[in-house]
This record gives sequence, C-alpha cells and structure tokens, in this order.
Amino acid sequence: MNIGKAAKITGLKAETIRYYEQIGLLTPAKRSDNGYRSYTSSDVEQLNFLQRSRASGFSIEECRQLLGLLNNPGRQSRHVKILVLEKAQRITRQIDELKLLQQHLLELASHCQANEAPNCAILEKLSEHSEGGAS
Amino acid sequence: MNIGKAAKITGLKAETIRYYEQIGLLTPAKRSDNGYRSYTSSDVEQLNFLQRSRASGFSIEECRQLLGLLNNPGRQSRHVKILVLEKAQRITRQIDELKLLQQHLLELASHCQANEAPNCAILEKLSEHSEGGAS
DNA sequence: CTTGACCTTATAGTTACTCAAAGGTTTATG
DNA sequence: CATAAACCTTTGAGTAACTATAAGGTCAAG
Repeated sequence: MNIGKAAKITGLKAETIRYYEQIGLLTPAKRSDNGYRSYTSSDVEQLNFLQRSRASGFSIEECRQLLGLLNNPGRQSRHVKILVLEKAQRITRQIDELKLLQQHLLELASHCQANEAPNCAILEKLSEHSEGGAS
Repeated sequence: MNIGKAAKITGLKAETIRYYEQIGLLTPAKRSDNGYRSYTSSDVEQLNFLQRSRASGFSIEECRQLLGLLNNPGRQSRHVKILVLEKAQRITRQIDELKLLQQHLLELASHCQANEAPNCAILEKLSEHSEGGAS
C-alpha cells in the first residue's frame, strides 16, 4: 500500500512517516516502480508501534530504543520495564514542577485586586528589585 | 553597564538578552561609542521582569503581553489577573494530561514480568493490532 | 485529455534558546 | 609598548518533533 493508506490506518500523517524515515527511526520503505513508498503489513505494525509509543509520551529517542528492543529477539523484558518506569519517574518530576509553578501563579494572582486601576500586585512581584540586604 | 554585567545581575545569559532584543521582546538597547550595548537600571528592571516571568512559566508571547501591560500606565489590574489565571488553567490541563499518561505507563509496566525472557506485555500492548471486530 | 487525488523532494517555519566561528575592543600585565 | 585575557559584535547552525509550502511527477476517472 501507498503512504496515504498506511497513514490512515496508523493515525500518523504521511509527512510524519516520511519524517521518521528521514531521521532513521524507520528503515526506508521499499519503493514501487513509480518511486512511491510501498508499505507491507509488517511495516504498518512498526508504524502502529511508533504511533502508540509516541502517544504514550515517549520521545523519538526513547521510541528508537523501544523499537530496538521490539526488533531484538534476544531482548529481556526487564530492560523494557526499566525504560517505562524511568519514563514514569521523569513524568512524576514534571508533574511536581508544574504543581509548584501552579502554586506560584495562584499565589501571585491572589494578591491582585483585579479592578480597573493600574496598580497590580502581580506586576509588582514580577518587577520586584531583588536587593539583598548588604553589610 | 555592558551586557555581561546586566546578564550577571538578572540571571539571564548575554545570548538570551540579545535574543530577546532580536525578536523584539525588548526595545533595542542604546549603544556606546564602541558599539557595545549599554544598559541603564531601568533596562535592568525590564530584564528582571522578563527573567521572573519566564521562570514563572510564561511563554515569550505571554511575556510580551505582560510587558505590554507593565509599560502601559492605563492598564487595568484585572487584565493582568486574567492572563495569570488563564495560564494557571493551562497548567492544570497539562498536569491532568501528564497524570493520565502516568497512569497509562504504570498500567503498561504492571503487566511486564521484568525477567530475562524476551516476551514482554509492554511491547505487546504497544504493538497490538487494532482490529475492530468486523462481521 | 484534463481534472483531481495522489505521490515525490527540498526548504522554511515553529519555540526558546544555546553554541560556535570569526573578528573588534578593552583591560591587565610584564 | 606588546600581548594575552576577557570582554563585545554579528551571523549562522543546532536542538525536538513535526508541519506546511512549493514545485513538480503519476495515476484513475470521466
């Protein structure tokens, strides 16, 4: 099948598939006589795997590793689990950072009177001179 | 003062300051006779404001709006608060998405036996044929 | 035989910087 | 005074992961 159909089946865009090929995430698809990329059902499986992995939050480089494991019959499942749990930890950290930011923003907002006057505690906080008391 | 000192004071990198000028986030600094950028203490205040705004999670475009309000004596504080609360909402959404992802990853991982064998529930889930049962 | 839907490549744009190259200036040191 | 270190300048490329555009070739239908 051509790239358009493979795209429709996997939920990826044709451009994205070409991009994955370009960066070496996928082995280049075989070409038909007219030069069109031609995809087998096993190619489509790899594309599906990538679509799901990306949707699961893995970066391209992480997907490269996952794909490496998928295509390595000698893999050990514990290696896969490690990748996933490490990813989960990074996401936990990201969530924690966002929560801090969130608190900070609500803190800022809480002091603003939100009226028609120009004076605003938010702008003041963001402008604040950071003069550490010297001597 | 030169850019290096302004950078040190504000915690921004000199390159970042030049970048902000380049994209029009800052009005171009005045130049000394030798062509070096020269910063006044009021310039430094703007830089500080930007540093704090960025550290508070605002994007460059959001900073542009905040700076616009800061420099507009006719502003209304409620406009500022709206910006901040909308940002907080976007962050809430981001956190929720990450939590979902997190659950999904832990779900995936929970079925993997994590041993020396190659079969892995994670890879299976990510490869899964999405065959809707047709008649 | 032409229209429309495909496909191809190459290039630029997105976000927010960061780094490196190649060169001019200023300050410190001997 | 010479020169080396530490500044400053601009320009362009690199990062992540696409997305969109242009300019063009191919194919199926009417």
